[in-house]
Amino acid sequence: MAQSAVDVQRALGETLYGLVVVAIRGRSRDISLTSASTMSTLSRTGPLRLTDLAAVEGIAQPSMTSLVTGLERAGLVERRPDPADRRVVLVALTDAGREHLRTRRQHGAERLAALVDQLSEEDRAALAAALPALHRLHELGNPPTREETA
Amino acid sequence: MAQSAVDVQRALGETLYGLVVVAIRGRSRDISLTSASTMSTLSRTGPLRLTDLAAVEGIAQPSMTSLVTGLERAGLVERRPDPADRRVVLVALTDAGREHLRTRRQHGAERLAALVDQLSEEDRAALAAALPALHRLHELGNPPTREETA
DNA sequence: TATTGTTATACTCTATAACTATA
DNA sequence: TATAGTTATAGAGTATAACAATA
Repeated sequence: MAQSAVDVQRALGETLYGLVVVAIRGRSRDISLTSASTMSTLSRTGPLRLTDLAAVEGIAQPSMTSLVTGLERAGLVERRPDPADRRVVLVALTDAGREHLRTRRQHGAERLAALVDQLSEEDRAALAAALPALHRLHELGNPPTREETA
Repeated sequence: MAQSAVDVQRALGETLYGLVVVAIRGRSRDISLTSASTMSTLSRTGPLRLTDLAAVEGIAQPSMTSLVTGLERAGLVERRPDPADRRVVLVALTDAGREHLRTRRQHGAERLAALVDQLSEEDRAALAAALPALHRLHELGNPPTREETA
């Protein structure tokens, strides 16, 4: 029982890393992972400047320009002017984008759920018990965008 | 408390999906995710044919040729002939590859560990308890290579 | 003939540098 | 001058098709 916090963390890191690969391997290829993540961010935060979006997603500004152009062509996001600063482009999710995101999440969740379904009752219970902790872990790594950039 | 199994699985799927994105976003960029996964596979299974490796990693055979060429140039894997079939190339991890993998895993684990460290004692305990279940979940999605392909 | 791997070629995603418009 | 975004160009990673060597 005296498993150290460091051991737990190391093991968690390796296990989650493995799950990452599993999740990526089976993902749908309609749009890129970063595109999906970008839409997910917009869904959490509401419309964001292109520059902020690039920073949040960890890609260069020109890369975000092209990513947004692609999503815009697909009707999933839209560019809006910022009345307060005419240099700025605000990127917003469209209704179609929200719907797409919902469907995609559902598929991703279902794939993992299918795996969870193969676990023992006991394992499922342990995961259920850890769900709040996993959720908080996710929030820590994916903090809501702050408005101080304005 | 009467949360249904389906709800738990859905929530788990969504949370894990989110963690996946977090983990990918912060990853080191020295080699690609697939390269790292390939080395991880080799570390689990020992030397594999290029074709099998491509199948396990879910990429096309020519893609694996180029990936292996890159890893070989970096000294992380080596090509070996198969005495039993001269068409075959066996791909094996080098000592440098094993060391690289170890370091990379450590960094990945440390990043997540830093997040885990910010959780409450209670949350960490829940994660520790769920670790075996998470590990089995990983194994379900990432089954060891079978030898029936020979 | 079928299988294993490589080479040729093209597309997507991302990067950096140079540029335009606005503050 | 500095900032927001776009355009131009290049590199990595992957795909499919055509090829060479071996079974």
